[in-house]
Amino acid sequence: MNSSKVKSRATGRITLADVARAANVSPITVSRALRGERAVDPELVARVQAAVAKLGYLPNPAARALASGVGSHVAVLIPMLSNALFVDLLEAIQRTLRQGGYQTLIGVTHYDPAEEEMLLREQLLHRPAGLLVTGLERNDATRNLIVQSRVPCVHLMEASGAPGVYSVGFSQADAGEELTRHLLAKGYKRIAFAAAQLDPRTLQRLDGWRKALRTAGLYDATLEWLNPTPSSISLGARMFEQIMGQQPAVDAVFFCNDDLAQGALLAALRLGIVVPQRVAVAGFNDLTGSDQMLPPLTTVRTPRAEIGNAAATMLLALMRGEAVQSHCVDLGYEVLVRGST
Amino acid sequence: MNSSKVKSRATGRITLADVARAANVSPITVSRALRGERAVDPELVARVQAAVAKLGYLPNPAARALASGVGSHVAVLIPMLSNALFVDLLEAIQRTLRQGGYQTLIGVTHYDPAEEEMLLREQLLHRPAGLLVTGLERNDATRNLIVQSRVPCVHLMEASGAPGVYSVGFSQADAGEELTRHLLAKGYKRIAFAAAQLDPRTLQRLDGWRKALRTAGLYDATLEWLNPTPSSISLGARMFEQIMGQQPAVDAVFFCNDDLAQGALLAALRLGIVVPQRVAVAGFNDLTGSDQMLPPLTTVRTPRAEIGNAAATMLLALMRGEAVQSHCVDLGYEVLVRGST
DNA sequence: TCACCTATGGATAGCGCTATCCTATGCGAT
DNA sequence: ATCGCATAGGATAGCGCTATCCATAGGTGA
Repeated sequence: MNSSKVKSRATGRITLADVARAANVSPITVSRALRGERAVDPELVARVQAAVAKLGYLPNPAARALASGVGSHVAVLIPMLSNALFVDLLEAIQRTLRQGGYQTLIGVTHYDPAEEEMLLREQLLHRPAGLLVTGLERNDATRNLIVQSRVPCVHLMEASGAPGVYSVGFSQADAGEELTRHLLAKGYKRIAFAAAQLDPRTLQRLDGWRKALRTAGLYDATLEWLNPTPSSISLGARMFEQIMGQQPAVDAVFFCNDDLAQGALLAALRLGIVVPQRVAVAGFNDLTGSDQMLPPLTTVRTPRAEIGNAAATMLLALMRGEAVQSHCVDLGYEVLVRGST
Repeated sequence: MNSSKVKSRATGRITLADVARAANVSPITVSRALRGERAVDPELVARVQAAVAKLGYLPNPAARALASGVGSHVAVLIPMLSNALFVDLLEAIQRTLRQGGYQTLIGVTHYDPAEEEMLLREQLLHRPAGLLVTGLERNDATRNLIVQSRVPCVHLMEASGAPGVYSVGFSQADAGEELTRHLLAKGYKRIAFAAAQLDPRTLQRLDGWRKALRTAGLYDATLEWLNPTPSSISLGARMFEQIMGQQPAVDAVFFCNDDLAQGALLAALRLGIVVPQRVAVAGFNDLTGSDQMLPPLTTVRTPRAEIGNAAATMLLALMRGEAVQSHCVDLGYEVLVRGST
């Protein structure tokens, strides 16, 4: 026994070579059998699988990544974890990717294009097998990084027909327009739009609101209340107080996100402003709690979990090198009319 | 030019060998200079750094992981992403670890010990440099995995004096007890405890509530409302309705989490039950929106961001092989008395 | 029958780093 | 001088996998 004298860095874990020995085939055959790469005699595959099971072999991701040049994980870039919207998205993504054998690495951009670029550079170093990014708008450097990395990439939350771009989402502008049309149909004439953060998707909803109001001949620029600070319940309360204080003629407010609208409803209760009689309130995203508000909040249900699931499924296909039928999946939305309008 | 004929898998990226050539030293010296491993002549270090800057060298994490046996990432296991508590924790962890040069890999256990064990096995395959786990309670298999993996591990959200265990948090039981004492001091006599999910930390708060009530001679087992389903605003509303319907003598309810309490306050508004005159309501964690409720919610502020930051800082030290002064950091809490009590 | 192709197993040589051993040098103690 | 020992650079040999080339066997059409 001179094993203690041997110059060895072996980790003691079962390796692919151990499996090969047990199955009496070459290591490369084990590798191919396990990955389904090239054709391997079914009998050999069975022998390999038996050896794997017997030895409890588990592949070493680092070795795999080094040899093949791609990792076994997917990088996901989202703007913010504190918006429940993205949490739902992530849960679905993570579940689906995990079933496909991929880890999920999350990067939070805080809605900052420069931070997005930096995060992407960092992630690309780790050679992810795939990429999921939020939205279609980003700076040129980031866009180029994505293209040049040749890493399969699916865009979340918006649907774009652009060629070569994979996306899963829905039309934020249409959703904004349809919710506004609902308000118009209810007879509201002075419908304000209140938004925070002012990210691309919020601005698309703004466009939808504008289009609906212009079509109805009721557009007025002073009805736009745009605040670049992050969205929150308390900001919604403050914005509502401001709007009601400065524009008493407003008879409905469309908030770009439910947290703002929830804050507004709470502020209305505090101020004794009766919703929807005195003023109607609508939100967006149908976040948790919106159905419990007083009155329950009219909002737009957005298919977050479905988007996460579909995007991850599409990415899995791309990573396997398969062609996908549709580059652009539109999962729609649903206006939920509740008591606040 | 026969480069196209050469059997080469080179990726084209700058490698450590390129840097070594440019700096006119051996590769191992570059490796040591970059990692601060062993003493290297300052002049050589400078030359290496100049070459790194000139070539734009970025190390390959997979190669590093394969050669050294540990990755450049930390695995974090949390119970749930839909509880804002953990989002705050994560944000802080991720920020701190990133500055230390580590990636963060998130695993969501859904409060399920079996899922936690499976996730941990999976994560351990990737040889993380460190581990952050939520709470101290877990099944034996998981505990053994942690110990045997020899990966540095810090426990979040609870503070334990146990030897060999690193933890950053606060005493959930003390916090529960103190909030209950506040209610007692306000004169409430029949204080119910309403909890969902029933995870270990919730049960510790329950213990605190019990202790306070027993001390006051006011404990009554029928005041415990324990529901194992996940916590949510709507569940809080339902539980509140149940409690008020079945135990009209209750004059205060301590909810184990703010989302439940928020739902209760909304239900109270709906039912015309005046808070705090008819019944007081208190929550836990001071989640977003609690200060905006009607009335504002009395709750316990828990130092989530501070815990995440301190735990990540401690872990960074452990991963560097440094000794930490204190194995157990208690960051306390603060009872926030607002209008609901 | 022969050239030619496809299918399938294996040998070989890395992927880009770091652990480990070895060597050369300098310096104080004997 | 001689020895011991600490300091610092480098050669060597992997880490555990896969890309790439090669070899062999069997089938095909003229």
